[in-house]
Amino acid sequence: MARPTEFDRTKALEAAMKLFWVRGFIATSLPDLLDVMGIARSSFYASFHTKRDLFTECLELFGDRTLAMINEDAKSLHPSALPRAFFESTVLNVSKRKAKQGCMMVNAVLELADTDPELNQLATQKLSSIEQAFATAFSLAQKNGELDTTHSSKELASLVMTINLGLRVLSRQNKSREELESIIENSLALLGLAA
Amino acid sequence: MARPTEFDRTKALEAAMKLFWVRGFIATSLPDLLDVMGIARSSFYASFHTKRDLFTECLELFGDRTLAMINEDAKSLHPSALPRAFFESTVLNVSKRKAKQGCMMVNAVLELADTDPELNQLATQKLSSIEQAFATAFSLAQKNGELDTTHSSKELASLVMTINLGLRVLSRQNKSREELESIIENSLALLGLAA
DNA sequence: GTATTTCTGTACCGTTTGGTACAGAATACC
DNA sequence: GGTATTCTGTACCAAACGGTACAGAAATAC
Repeated sequence: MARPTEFDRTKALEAAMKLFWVRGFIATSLPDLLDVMGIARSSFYASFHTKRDLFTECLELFGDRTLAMINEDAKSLHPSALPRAFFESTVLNVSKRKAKQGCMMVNAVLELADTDPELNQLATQKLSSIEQAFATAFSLAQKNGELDTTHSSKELASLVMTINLGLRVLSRQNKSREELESIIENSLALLGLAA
Repeated sequence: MARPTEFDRTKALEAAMKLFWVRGFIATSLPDLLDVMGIARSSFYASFHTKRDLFTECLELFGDRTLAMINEDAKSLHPSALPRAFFESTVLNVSKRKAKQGCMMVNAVLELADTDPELNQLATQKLSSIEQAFATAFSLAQKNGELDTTHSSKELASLVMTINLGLRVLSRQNKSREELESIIENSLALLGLAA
């Protein structure tokens, strides 16, 4: 045992995630990261290895956290209410600044599709797990006769995910809350998932 | 008069657009551009000024071309068939490599939301003009009683655009043609725009 | 053929990039 | 208190970045 680490690794990771989230992988420089993380260069490499490794860790954190949110909602809400709850807590009920950040996974998919297939795949996989969570909930509700079976649970989930992706792009343009809300309402109505 | 320019400006611009399209703004370096454009550094700056200016020009070219495609389709197709035609020619009936590129405007919106508000706005504006083209077509059809009026033409257009944005994100993940096709079919059916 | 003009190729610029080396500070063990 | 260990801060690295300067090549005008 010797000199203990002075910074809080979790806090530093969180700060890095926020910056990557808003600015993307390439556009975020190491000095930028060190600044928001509040640590020195050598501490950075000792704890997080490389910029890319850190990004991976941030992406996983973001994905896991998003999935956890849905799973938490699923405990108390009816499956058919899950999409609306998700849209509300990720798109509607957030500050304008935060809304503009969009979804880190979606941002990563687009940014890294051509330059880093591995990170692209990681983001894709995390998004899939979210879609899967919706599908599972829908499937359960359909078995219980609580949800219309016109569309299969998989189809329904993939439509919800498509809308979600679209909304995340709209968020990164300066679309107003009203416009997003209208799209959400209309989409859910069409999908038979309105309140 | 003196020595004439050796390269074809339009061809060079096109080549640059293709590279920006697939790789994004920041990740595309000047040497990369010079390489695909087939011109030297000084010729580049003489003709295109800066990397950012070139990107602007490419973005406008891409947007105008996309809009022209819709307007062309609008001449021969029923308004309600426009979205399907658009999805087919941009997402479905293209090579796998091209599909993975997504839409340059969508890519630009996401990549530059935080780092370059001006370019973000340009891409946003180009996307809006496309949405507007859909809205105009829908509005006309509704006036002629050829299209259901449950949703206003604006609402319909914004839903189509949301689906489009979602599809473009899905394209940049390695989603299969079948999966995209299924989403398109289901979406159009829900919107009352099926064939 | 000569002068003039405009293009092209390359060397060069300062800055920034991600990553490393290493000296020195701080703590735990004994 | 001495020693071992692990942290932090900074100087440094080569490479790549976007952009500029300038010499020389090429074509027209006369």
